[in-house]
Amino acid sequence: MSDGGDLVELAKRRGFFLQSAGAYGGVSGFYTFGPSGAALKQNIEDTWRDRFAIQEGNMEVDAPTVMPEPVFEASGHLDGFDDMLVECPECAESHRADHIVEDNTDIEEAESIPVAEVEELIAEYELVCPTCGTGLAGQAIEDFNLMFETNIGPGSADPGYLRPETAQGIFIEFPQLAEYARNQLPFGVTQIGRAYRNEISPRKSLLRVREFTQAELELFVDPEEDEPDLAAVTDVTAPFYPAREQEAADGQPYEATIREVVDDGVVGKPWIAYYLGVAKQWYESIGVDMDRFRFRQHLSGERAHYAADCWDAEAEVDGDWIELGGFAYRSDYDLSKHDSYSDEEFTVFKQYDEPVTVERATVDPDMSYLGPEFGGSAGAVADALEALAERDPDAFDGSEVVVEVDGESHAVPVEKTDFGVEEVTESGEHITPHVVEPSLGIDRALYTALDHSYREDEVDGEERTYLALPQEVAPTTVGVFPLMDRDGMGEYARDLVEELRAAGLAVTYDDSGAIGRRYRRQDEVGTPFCVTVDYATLGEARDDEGEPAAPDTVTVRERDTTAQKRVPVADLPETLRALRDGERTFDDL
RNA sequence: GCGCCGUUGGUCCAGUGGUAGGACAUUAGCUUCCCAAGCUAAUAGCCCGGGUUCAAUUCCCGGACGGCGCACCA
Repeated sequence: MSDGGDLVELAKRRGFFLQSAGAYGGVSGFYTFGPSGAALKQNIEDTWRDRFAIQEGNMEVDAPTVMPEPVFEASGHLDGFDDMLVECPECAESHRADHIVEDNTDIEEAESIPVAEVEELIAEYELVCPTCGTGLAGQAIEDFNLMFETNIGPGSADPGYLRPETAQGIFIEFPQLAEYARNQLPFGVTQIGRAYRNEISPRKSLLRVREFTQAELELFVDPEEDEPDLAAVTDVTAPFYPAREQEAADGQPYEATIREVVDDGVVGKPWIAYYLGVAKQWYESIGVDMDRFRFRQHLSGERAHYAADCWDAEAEVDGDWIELGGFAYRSDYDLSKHDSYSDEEFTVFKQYDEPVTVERATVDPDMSYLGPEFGGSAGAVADALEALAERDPDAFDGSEVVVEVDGESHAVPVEKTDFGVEEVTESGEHITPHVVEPSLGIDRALYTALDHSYREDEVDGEERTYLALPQEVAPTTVGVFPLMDRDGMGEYARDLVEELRAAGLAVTYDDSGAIGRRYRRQDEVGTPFCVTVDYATLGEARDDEGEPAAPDTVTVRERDTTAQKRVPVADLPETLRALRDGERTFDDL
């Protein structure tokens, strides 16, 4: 509800976030969370942890932010995160060189072609600038990788990268994590942590930055057997914007329940639907306005090739729809990649209900024959025989079997292969789990919650700005004020602060200026409740002359309505705790 | 990375070739006491580098940072 500028101004003035290193001119794309922002962020992370890790029975890990190069060779970030930019000598526009090649030749996947060759291709095909038509031959291609590079240890022999996403830290430890899960699927692993992308052009304050916090869940499932229990979210409604609606001329997002989108196949993967339901509830709980929220399905062109289905959570901020998080069914892509690139196996052993007995063809080639016969190729021939036996046992029916090694055919007498068929009992098989990945940006969620909480109203003819943050995530839960710091009210209030803090509440004390001013200060940082110690509090406490003392009371004021109620001091810690945790409402007092 | 515009106390702005003023905020005192009241005082600023000039916050060039547009966003 803010116009962006107002929110950024409030955020800086009230300590939510500010650009880092301002004393040194500032640096683009890096922000420091001030006291209010750090508390808010922590609270948001805590609710995410509770919902996505604790309540789901998932495990949380905390991996390094720096990883060695091979990790990103396997993950594809080293190539895939690489942009080849070529600048037009005439109009100075930068373009993706690989895209220009793909668009104008039959070549596909130009991204994986070395830069020098792409430069040659541009010259060879006489490719031109898409903007102004000037020839690009001879222009140097700038290789720009979005990952921050560093060196591990002295020298440059061991390059490392700041992780561009937290997920790889989970994937690469899969073998051990599976062990922790007793090799039982499904199991989920979460991580909240920083990730880094050396963006070409950071924009829009917190929404596009170079260092940010992600909260990710990698759920490992057996694609053939595991299904989510949708019961908990089946009636959750959310706005859905499927690909077919986006592509239709008059397509619109529409409201539906999780059950509906699963039943009619709009969300193809039940696991994805389940976490869309969970996420919707979570976003709502941290203050995202559901009237400016939707789940948008990726169009086929924008989906990664391995993703069977992918949805984004989006929110409308300053008139633009921004991505808050992605929900991707990544199949076995990540684990298979690490399985083949690393020395370890990224599989789990799945036991059959009943052991099965199968006939398996085996060979045990006579190397004393293969060696002299095939020389250096002997080993490869033996491997080829083994592969062939598995693939096509019938090939061993004759007296000779032919295998190809490096394009050359080699004939081997079957009698030298010790070909045989034996019965083997198998109790299970190694399977590569599929990955369901809800991946959320904490900073964007925080910014959106702030933006959607921003309110302006009038109280007694005076303008007021406040943040209607949910009490569960507000940086401070309670402001405690003496009506004035005099006649013992200040001491009473300060004692009360200690008591409330001991009860686990986030409390701030303020005795500066008029009472109304203090209320407004707390309004601006979204403090949901303010407690004021007044003369009545003391008067009741001091009731003497033999009269039984009435219980001390204070006023509790609600942020959004500015309404006040008197509450006995003795009940105050428990009352405020119940209000914060949503067990009671202010109206119930 | 390109183009346009911008950068003055904590915040929002005004202004000037001779180093600056307001509002709000903050602090102290007086006063008031349940919704940004009043009075007095205090704290606090010209993004950085180079150039022109006797003198630059002001003009010029470059840079950093910000906003918008383009490109980019695995």
